[in-house]
Amino acid sequence: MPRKTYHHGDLKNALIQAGIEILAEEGVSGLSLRKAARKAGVSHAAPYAHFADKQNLIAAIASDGHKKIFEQFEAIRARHADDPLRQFLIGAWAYMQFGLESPDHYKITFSGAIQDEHSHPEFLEYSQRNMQALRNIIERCRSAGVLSGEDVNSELQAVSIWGLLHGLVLLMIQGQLPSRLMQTTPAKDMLIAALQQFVRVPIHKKMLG
Amino acid sequence: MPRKTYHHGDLKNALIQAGIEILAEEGVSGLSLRKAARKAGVSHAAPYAHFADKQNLIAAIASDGHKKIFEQFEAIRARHADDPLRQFLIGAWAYMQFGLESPDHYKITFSGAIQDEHSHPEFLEYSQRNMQALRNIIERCRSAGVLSGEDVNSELQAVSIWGLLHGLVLLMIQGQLPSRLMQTTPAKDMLIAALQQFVRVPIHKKMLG
DNA sequence: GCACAAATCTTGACGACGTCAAGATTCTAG
DNA sequence: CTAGAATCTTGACGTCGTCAAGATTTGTGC
Repeated sequence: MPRKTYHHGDLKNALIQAGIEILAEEGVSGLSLRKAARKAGVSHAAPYAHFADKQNLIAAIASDGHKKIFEQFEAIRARHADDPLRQFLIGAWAYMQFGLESPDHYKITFSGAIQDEHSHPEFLEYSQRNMQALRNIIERCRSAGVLSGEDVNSELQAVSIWGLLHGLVLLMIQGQLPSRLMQTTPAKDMLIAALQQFVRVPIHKKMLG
Repeated sequence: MPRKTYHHGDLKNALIQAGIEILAEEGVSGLSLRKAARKAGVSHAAPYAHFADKQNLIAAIASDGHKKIFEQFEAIRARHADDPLRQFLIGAWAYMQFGLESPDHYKITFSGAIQDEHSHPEFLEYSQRNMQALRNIIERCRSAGVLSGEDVNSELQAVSIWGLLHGLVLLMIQGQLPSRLMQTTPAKDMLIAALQQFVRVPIHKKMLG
């Protein structure tokens, strides 16, 4: 359906949305500027008015991923303001769910599709905001005395936890875990087993929301 | 330099090696069948005598990565046959070092460049062999009583540890950790902080070999 | 209200890529 | 020695990222 106006009106966002849809339909390798342009109903070179190159579209899509996670973190923080452990557990589960539900959007957001993060300040800012949110939660958990390993530097502990979450999500969405395990063990149980290593209190399934 | 014989002689391996070099020089996004062919001194379609498509070359390169890791695991197991904790710590460090020294070879091996692992049996076998090696080490560590979290299922613990290692390596080689942290903290220290969460005994730097 | 600059979009081109088909060359089994 | 298999080359096709030139629309200063 050709559009009526010569100008699209909101092409930049349309391209980002088209890109996200392509990721869901065809995965990271199926994402191309030309396909996003087609989906938005414009010619193949139109995106260059809004994105200097493909990397910049990817950075915008990745920033959107970070933003979605951050919004969840904020909502969780508000809903469980007085319970840092719940913030931690439910936040971790929300993070994992984003990966499981939108695997390729997750990959493009967190797994190095951006060559030089330093040249995409918007992405960098969103990324740091999430890192800071995680650190805050962990700091509060430590104060509450619910984390084990309190002898290690708290920033290093945050990195460890993020690494664990990130690695686990990637192994899952890429089908790299033994298939028998994937069929018998719900993701939530794997997450609990992993997080239990960092949490002094026993974690029940209900605690993940 | 054109070669003397019409037949290359060992093109399959030459393409794999060329691919690994390209990964080191230009990264994952610079890897192409045509470039590997050029590097091996053959025409652009010659690779198709040995690899059905690009995915199959990638799978071969990834298998090589798995093999390199596995050989290290075997050597470490032999050298510290009576000390499972050392096997675990030194093995983990070797794994991380492969990632740090050959980041793009690591990525292609462990980070989902292969679309459908099920259709590359060679890769699958190497991959499972490494997973099994990790499980064996962890099992022996548990028997020796040096791991914490012995209440969780041992396979889930193995997955957690692999996830932690994998995630940490990826965050490092993709520069996703806070830059201040990366400059001040050696990789070995980050690894120790992470592994300490799983190990009852205090880990000293020397224990990583 | 109008000329003109800026923003946006189209068309057309280029080289690189993955892949296939047809044919040339070499190896190997019988 | 010969026929077929394996290997390699050449040439083609469609897709892609990107750039340049030009068309269309929007916005701004007067």
